[in-house]
Amino acid sequence: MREAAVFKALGHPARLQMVLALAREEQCVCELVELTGLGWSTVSRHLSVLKAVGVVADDKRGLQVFYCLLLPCVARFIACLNEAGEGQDVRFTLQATCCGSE
Amino acid sequence: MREAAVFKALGHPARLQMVLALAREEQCVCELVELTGLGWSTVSRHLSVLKAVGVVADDKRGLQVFYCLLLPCVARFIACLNEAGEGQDVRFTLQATCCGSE
DNA sequence: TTGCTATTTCGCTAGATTGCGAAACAGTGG
DNA sequence: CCACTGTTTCGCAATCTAGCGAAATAGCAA
Repeated sequence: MREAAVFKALGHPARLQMVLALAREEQCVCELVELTGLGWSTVSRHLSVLKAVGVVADDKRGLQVFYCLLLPCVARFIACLNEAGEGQDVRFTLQATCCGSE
Repeated sequence: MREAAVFKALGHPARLQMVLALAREEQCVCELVELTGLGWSTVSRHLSVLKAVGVVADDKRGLQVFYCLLLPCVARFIACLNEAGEGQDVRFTLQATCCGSE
């Protein structure tokens, strides 16, 4: 189930932080190391996880490697997610039958 | 980071499968047990994970407990994700600077 | 070639997650 | 009250994950 793998890849604070930075603009590994405060090897592994599921792509230029986001809908989904989080008591009704009042 | 926790919760095949079923209509635990083929205790734990991050809500009616989806954007995000998956070579350009040609 | 910088891969340990079955709990009916 | 059904919580073993530092790799420059 590829979809679950994508969610799983995004389901780590450091990886999500990197993805959000990439949603603004591409970043080289060194910038992501600084952003997250993690070690090089750790950041590199996180990036390989994101790359394996097709969330990011890499682009080597000279000594540096730049990563960019392949999945622009991530930012949109997070926005939706936060809206849902604010209206705590809101009950979305996808179907008329979805959980009655509480 | 709440967003990462939501992704993490969705990042398990069985949980995502349940969420997709809930996107169609509410389900009682017994239906989800049958759907996933997992044990009752396991399904119950998965549901509590989803509930803890606000992805689903539960509704007790008599002996049964029905779960429903609180996050309708999940289905939309997955659709976007699959579109991205089909066009393998597509490079989305959020910013003009995002990874040049390869 | 040698050396230097940027990045990845490897090997490890600590901690989290998943699955199960047993037991506990809750609501209904006799 | 007791029994019964649906669900959750608990405790355990197996597996997976995250972090690190050391070592390997890649590209550039002298």
